[in-house]
Amino acid sequence: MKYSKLFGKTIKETPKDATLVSHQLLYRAGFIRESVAGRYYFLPLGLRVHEKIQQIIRQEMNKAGAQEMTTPVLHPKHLWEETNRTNSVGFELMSIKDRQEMEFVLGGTAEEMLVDLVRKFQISYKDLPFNLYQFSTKFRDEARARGGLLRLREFVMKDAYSFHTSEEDFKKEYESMKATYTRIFQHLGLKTDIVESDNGYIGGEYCHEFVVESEIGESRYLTDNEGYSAHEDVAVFEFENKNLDEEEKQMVEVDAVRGPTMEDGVKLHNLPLWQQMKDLMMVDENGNFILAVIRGDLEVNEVKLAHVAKAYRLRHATVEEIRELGSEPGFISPVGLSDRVKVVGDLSLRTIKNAYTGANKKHKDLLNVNIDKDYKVDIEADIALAKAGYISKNHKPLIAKKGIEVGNIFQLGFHYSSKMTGANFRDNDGLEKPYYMGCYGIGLARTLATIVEKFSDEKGIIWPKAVAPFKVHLIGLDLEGESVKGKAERICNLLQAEDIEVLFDDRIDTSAGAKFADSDLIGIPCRVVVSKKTEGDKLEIKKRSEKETQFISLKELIDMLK
RNA sequence: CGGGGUGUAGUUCAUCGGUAGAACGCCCGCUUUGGGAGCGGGAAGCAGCAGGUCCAAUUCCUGUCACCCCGACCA
Repeated sequence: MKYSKLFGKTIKETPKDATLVSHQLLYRAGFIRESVAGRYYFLPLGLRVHEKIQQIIRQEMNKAGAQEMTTPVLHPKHLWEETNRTNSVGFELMSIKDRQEMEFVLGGTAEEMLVDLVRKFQISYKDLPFNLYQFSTKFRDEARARGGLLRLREFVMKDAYSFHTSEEDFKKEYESMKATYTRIFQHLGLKTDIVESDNGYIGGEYCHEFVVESEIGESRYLTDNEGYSAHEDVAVFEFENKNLDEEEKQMVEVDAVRGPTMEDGVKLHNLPLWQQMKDLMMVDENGNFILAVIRGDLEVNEVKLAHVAKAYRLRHATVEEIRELGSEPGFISPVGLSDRVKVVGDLSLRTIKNAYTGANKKHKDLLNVNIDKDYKVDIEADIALAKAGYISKNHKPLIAKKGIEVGNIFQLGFHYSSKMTGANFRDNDGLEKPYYMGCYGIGLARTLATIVEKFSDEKGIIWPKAVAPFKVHLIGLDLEGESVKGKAERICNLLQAEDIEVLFDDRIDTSAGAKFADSDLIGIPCRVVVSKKTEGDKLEIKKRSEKETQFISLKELIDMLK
């Protein structure tokens, strides 16, 4: 490819709206342009990288036995109604009607479509398992697009869906996909942490994000560097027992003229924070009250809380609602609370005795409160928020990290197959049974941006070889003379004849400095210069990632690149 | 959806009540070619949009839209 004819030019200045390095460099180097927020053009250079990433994913998915196919972009809305997801998917669906008023949603993920496809066939246990995948543009009307390619409203995703006779069989595929993803990201030059994450309605241990550690990432997770990594939403930790050797004392109500905060309680009673009970009144989407109770030195993880309370969305109760329940903000307690409130107690409540808390009355507290004896919880579960420094199950301190989620693997179980009629296979006992499912996604544009976030310097991008738009950036200098020009063109042709992708900077009226600067910005791994200085069969080469240049022959160059 | 910010040439920014300017980029010419070359010439703008105030609005006011950042949200 001749650079003089390549569509998309480099620019010197950084667009003011681009705050992330990946956005700035991809824009300046001529890989992408914005259409509107969250929707981007991929220019020829950008598309080349995007396709390399796609091809690496495709090869590894195929090696793992998955089969590629495609799905219509417009999904019949009734399929989403069948699983009751029109309102429950996290991202906003976009919808459209055809001339006959048939309603469609623009695909944001494709579980329903794949189940609908598979149920068109008479599936037997002999057909299972299989894993179907596609590359397709996903539409998600995100509340807020962000950071160039980091969070888009329209992006190509590799999404795979596996179908199984049983959970055991699914687990094998899950492990296979985990290994496949690890290989994919390795090929792409990315080091990923495999992070346990939240899979909403299903729970269980089969849901992981592949996260590339980065300050600009949106995924917060904790790791102990000993094999345990988990998203903040689901991370568990060990808490020590506090005063379990104390005798349980008689509960008493005392005057407590204090402010509403935990610290006010600590000061007034001169007791440790951990001995206090923290009470958080929440309301679910149906108006049901849920009281979360936890040891005072810990915080409630609202994602865990929503799961155990089987709530879709929780909000904090208002002052008025709390008073209506016969309690008082700042003095809430599970002791003698209205039956209308479902009490969720954290496991940490078992690590303290003789706790203190409010008395559901203004300026009254209770001392020596003990679980089971003085109050009962409706649900006892882990609802604690893990933080850096807490101790992991491997007895190591947790470290908090941020990263970019480039892929994820999910257990779907029977969630879709049980909701959608006819989503069954015929088992060897003759009975129809729902299939057990998993799904596996990778966002290509986000992965591309992540690579740039990880591989760049002050001059520009430094593409890993596997995804570079071209293998060689051939720069011709002194091209007005026929001999140098001829040599450069010959080298270009010879490299291309060897199936080596070459970007040939053939511009005659551009200074050497400008060409070098463009080359550094675009980031092709190997730069080759042909000029008056490169006499005989020697070529001047320099790797983008290194400082030194060397003179070698064309044959040596080809050997090096192969 | 809440908070903050920005909209002026392709880009980065000036001008700030009197009707628009620079640099970079682009085009033409000449000179140049090893780290973003020089000189000369040129094209390029409904100042986001709509209202209002004013003799006069890019400038002040109101609304609206778009974009960016923080948060909420995020299979």
